[in-house]
Amino acid sequence: MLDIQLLRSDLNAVADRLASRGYTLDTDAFASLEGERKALQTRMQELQARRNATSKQIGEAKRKGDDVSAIMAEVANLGDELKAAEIAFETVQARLDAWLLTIPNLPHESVPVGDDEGGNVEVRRVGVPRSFDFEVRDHVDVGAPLGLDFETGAKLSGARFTVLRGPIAQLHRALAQFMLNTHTLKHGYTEMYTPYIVNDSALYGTGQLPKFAEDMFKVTRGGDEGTVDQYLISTSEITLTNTVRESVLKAAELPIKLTAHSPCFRSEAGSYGRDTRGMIRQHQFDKVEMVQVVHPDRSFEALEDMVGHAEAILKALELPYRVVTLCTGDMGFGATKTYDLEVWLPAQNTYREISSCSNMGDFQARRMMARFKDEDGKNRYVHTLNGSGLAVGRTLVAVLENYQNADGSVTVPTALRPYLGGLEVLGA
RNA sequence: GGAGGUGUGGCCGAGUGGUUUAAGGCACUGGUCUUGAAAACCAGCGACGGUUUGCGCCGUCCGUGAGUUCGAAUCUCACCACCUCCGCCA
Repeated sequence: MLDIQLLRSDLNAVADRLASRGYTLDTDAFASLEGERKALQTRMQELQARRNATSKQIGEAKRKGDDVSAIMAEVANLGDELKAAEIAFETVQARLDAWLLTIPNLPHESVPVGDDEGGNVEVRRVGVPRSFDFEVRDHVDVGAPLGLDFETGAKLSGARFTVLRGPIAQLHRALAQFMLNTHTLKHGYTEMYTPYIVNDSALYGTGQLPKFAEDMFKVTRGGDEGTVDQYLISTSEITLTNTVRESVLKAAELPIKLTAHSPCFRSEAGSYGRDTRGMIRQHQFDKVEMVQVVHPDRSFEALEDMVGHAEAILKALELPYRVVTLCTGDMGFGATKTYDLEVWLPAQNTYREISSCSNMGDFQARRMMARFKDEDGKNRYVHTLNGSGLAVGRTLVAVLENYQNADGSVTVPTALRPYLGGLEVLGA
């Protein structure tokens, strides 16, 4: 959520910055809504002040035993008038709030301007794609004999669900454990275990709602519908970030660095034709997530750190990748700046997203009322960051494709062997 | 699932319709005193919004939301969370 003060004081500048990410701010609508709000709020508060003063008079008069019928008559209509004024104000305020929740964040000045992914800027490449002396197979063909089972997944749950069996399930689990261990032991994150079902208020906090409901899975209780809407998490960013919702942290508590391994559920509405083969795009996938809650002066440093933490996993697994700065037009809703990590997939002969690290600035903090007490004792919004470290399913895909052998076996990356009892090769 | 109970500022806690403008205490901050510290004493000390160049002024907030009333922390209803006991359960 943007600071409404910024819209009031500098509407055109905000509109220009939003235009760079392809969002058209309706400045006329804001000006008229805001004008209404101001008038209605002033009127409501005046009536409230009158009611308070009059009620006080009545109380005093009654205590003295005076006749209060004159005053009572004077305020006979005040109640109705006030009620009407309150409703009018609340209606406009609700419209203003609802509208504010749909406005994306302002891009940071260091973000390249562009319309779509074509405008993204490569920052660096790390590792050299391996050359194969046999015909490269994709992860579906490599994985099938090792226990990658799409048919059973489809039988159980439909398209975009997958069953992992035996060695490939173990490899998947080893990847997640390796990631968690790295982030907790080497990068200073606190390991968390959090709910997979959340109330809608958490989703407003991190920005999935109100705009992206169609990407979520909504759940209902058996028997009766709950009073609040609940959803399966699409990322543990939601739960990790919302741990600081509605709190005032001490400056000394910052930065807070959290990590969790969780399943993620995405409906993938609107992407029916894309990545239908394999486990690149699933309704359910595992991810190890990193979240940082930091002092506002240090969030861009923290973003660089976090990208390094995600890169450390790819480096340790010796997977070739590149780092890309997303341009204004390709960034997510709440981000001020985003780096994507793209891993080399030899069968696709291209780099594919495996991590996305974003500095959300105070965008989520303002929605969540997540603050800290600064050096002067004032409450200020924290900044929040999140990044995948990494998407486990896609990492599995990358390992299968990059480590495949001519005989159909897959070499286990050295870093993972301790998690698999020293196993060096899958299959063979 | 059944029965009972509880929700008040950072914390404890008083408050059952009207000077509550939320008592009192703890914690915290500043000051006096002291060689220094502690103690004691004095003072300050919530959040959010509106308005104002500023001092300030106004409004809202006692788990959440509705309602009754000229007036609600206090009365009514619903919901949420927590606690105790019973049942069930991985």
